[in-house]
Amino acid sequence: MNKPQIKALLYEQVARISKALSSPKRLELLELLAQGEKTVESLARESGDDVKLVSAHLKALREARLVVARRAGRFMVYRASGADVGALLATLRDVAETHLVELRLALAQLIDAEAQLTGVSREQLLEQAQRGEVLVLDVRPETEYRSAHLPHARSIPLDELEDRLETLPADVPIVAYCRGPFCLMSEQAVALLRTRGFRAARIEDGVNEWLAHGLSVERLEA
Amino acid sequence: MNKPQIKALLYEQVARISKALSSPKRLELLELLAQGEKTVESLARESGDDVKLVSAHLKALREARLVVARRAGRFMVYRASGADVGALLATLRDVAETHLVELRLALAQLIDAEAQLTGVSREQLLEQAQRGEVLVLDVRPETEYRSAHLPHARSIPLDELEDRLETLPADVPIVAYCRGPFCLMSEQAVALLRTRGFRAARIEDGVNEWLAHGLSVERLEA
DNA sequence: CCAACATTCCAAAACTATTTGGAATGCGCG
DNA sequence: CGCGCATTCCAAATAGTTTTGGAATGTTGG
Repeated sequence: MNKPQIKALLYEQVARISKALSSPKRLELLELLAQGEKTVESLARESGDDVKLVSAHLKALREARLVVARRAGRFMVYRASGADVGALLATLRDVAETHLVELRLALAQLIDAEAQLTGVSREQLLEQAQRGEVLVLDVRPETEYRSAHLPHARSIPLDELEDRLETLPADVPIVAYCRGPFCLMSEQAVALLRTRGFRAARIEDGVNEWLAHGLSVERLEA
Repeated sequence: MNKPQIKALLYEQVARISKALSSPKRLELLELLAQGEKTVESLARESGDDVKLVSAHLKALREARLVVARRAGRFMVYRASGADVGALLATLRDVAETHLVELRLALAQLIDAEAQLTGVSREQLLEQAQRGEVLVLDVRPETEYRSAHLPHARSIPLDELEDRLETLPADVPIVAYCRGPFCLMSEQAVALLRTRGFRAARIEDGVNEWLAHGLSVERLEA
């Protein structure tokens, strides 16, 4: 057994993972899957890509063991193969944000700094939510909420928000979140809430960022 | 500004990082750089690759901002662009080890389970080292030790170990470490120490694994 | 069993990455 | 200055990835 061969072997296995993560499309798909399980068709719809293409990318993710698939009737249901996958995604994004100016600039342009909740740590937010001093609002589709959500969060999917405004308290500040820093649903939710006179802000975190920082989340399903 | 374009832009930036990590050679180089700064020539020597090839890979890493270079006379000195890079590497390897059976098998074949220290947590090891109940031994080249090492660790590079055996205590168990789980220097050190009658075991951790788990390390240089 | 459907397989075209050889650059020392 | 050295640039050969169209597979419900 000579050394160069061994080394190449080990690093090749690790590279299987990073290769799988090296395409923007696969990162997007994996981020969706990190929110909960999905069918190929729903992933295609949400990512805006052709089903065949999505299927090909899912195959690559499957071969790297980052996702697993199961059959449910005529559908294939995919999910991330563990919580560590979401955490890896979050770590990767953090490194990208730290070192790539381009990414920071693009994000800054995109996200209204005004809408961003500032000066409150995750732990502080958790306490305030527990005491009812803020309302933590999950604006993702309800299935994703059921799969996992921040502690004390209430679910109102973005497309139902307008119809359900009267169920929100006028006197408690609202903190909206969605899938993570690149997801703009919470941004839109805050915009809507503010025009209707609510005090609202968004946080960048989603469930996976929360988990990556060692905090726990709530689940409604096994 | 329409959404599909924006998304592609953001994920493309993140993919720049994972693309840079998607080649076994670059992973190896980055792991070496995560131990401390190195010249192109020393990286080529340690990785066993051609200088031109190493230079090309370093360019890719530089473009992803994972490493930075500075000129020192006729040499270019490269280093990882932050501690988060080493932590990302450790996270990536953890995910690979968790999900890829091939990697676990290759590692198990390679590493004598006997030599592995078991049942002791990082924190316990730290306490025992502080009280002098074990000797933590860093067998990497001395420059890497000076750049960063585990708390209370003593430096004896692998190729000097045989000559310096008499400086080691016969009655205190020795725990050797090197660059991380894929580095076999500590394995060889343990083999040598055991044939000479010392009680010795290795740990998989290196400096970056230590940091990735939120523990601190010691440094001798700015 | 057949029709409808979700998904995957296969092959071709377009594109991108890796490796190598040879030439060029940039620095320091005599 | 100019020689030697470390490194990078350039270009060509090779190998791999992404995307698309069309055909095949497997499953449910009639």
